[in-house]
Amino acid sequence: MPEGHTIHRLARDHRGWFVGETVAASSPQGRFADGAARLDGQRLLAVQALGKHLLYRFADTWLHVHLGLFGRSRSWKRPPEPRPSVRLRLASSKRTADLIGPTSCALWDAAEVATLTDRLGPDPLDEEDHVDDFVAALTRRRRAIGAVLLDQEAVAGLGNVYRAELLFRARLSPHRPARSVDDVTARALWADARELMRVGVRFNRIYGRTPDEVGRPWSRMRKADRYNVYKRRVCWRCDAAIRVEDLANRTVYWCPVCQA
DNA sequence: CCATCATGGATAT
DNA sequence: TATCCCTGATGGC
Repeated sequence: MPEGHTIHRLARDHRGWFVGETVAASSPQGRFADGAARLDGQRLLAVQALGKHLLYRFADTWLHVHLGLFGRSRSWKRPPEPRPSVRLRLASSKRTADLIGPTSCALWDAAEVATLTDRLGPDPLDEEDHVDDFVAALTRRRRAIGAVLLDQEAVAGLGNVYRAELLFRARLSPHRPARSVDDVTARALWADARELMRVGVRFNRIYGRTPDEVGRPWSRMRKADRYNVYKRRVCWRCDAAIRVEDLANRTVYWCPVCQA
């Protein structure tokens, strides 16, 4: 679930349900008991997504959340009893949301937030278009582009699925050195990431192919049609066997013919 | 019941 | 590059 689109969607939803509200906070699991106690009864001022990071701003502190690989958030109008694994339950008069299995759930001060902001690369889901920063980040790195796209200091918010799908769509081998990608291709890759990830936010789900390409509207696309290469065995375009390899500690999928 | 795996990332070596 | 952490779903006994 959690690539950047998930986090931005979560930010949007939680903004609507919790910002401006006095929230009840608790930690059924107990591991965030002190933090929850400090947030309990405070008014939430803002929610912001930065790449895969989520920041909740309160009057005198920030709540930082990172879902990592396993983390999830669920919410209800009328919540059930929390499961024992719930790290943090936030509730307003409108909604209750549970946070489960996050890599990070911590109270941060402004300096820690600034450190994060400085470290992260441009986020395709940022409303402002930072295409030049993206191109500069690629130009600066000699590592494989498949590794660079997962480096949050180069681009913030892409994960393993978007890496595979975007590279296929750009017809780039994941092994191409990042700085060998020409300017036109790099800009197109960035624009594609922005468009595709916005769709991801809209449907809360990753689409690697568009209605144009599949011949069905977004919501009626079959599961098997949603990806080009991620976890696929054969390339739909050329019938070649999809390569499955390790790159930057994650499994990358790519078509050796289409992405020569 | 247990092993394995997953859309992530920090840290050690 | 390897190891560890966090949780839940799945599939093989």
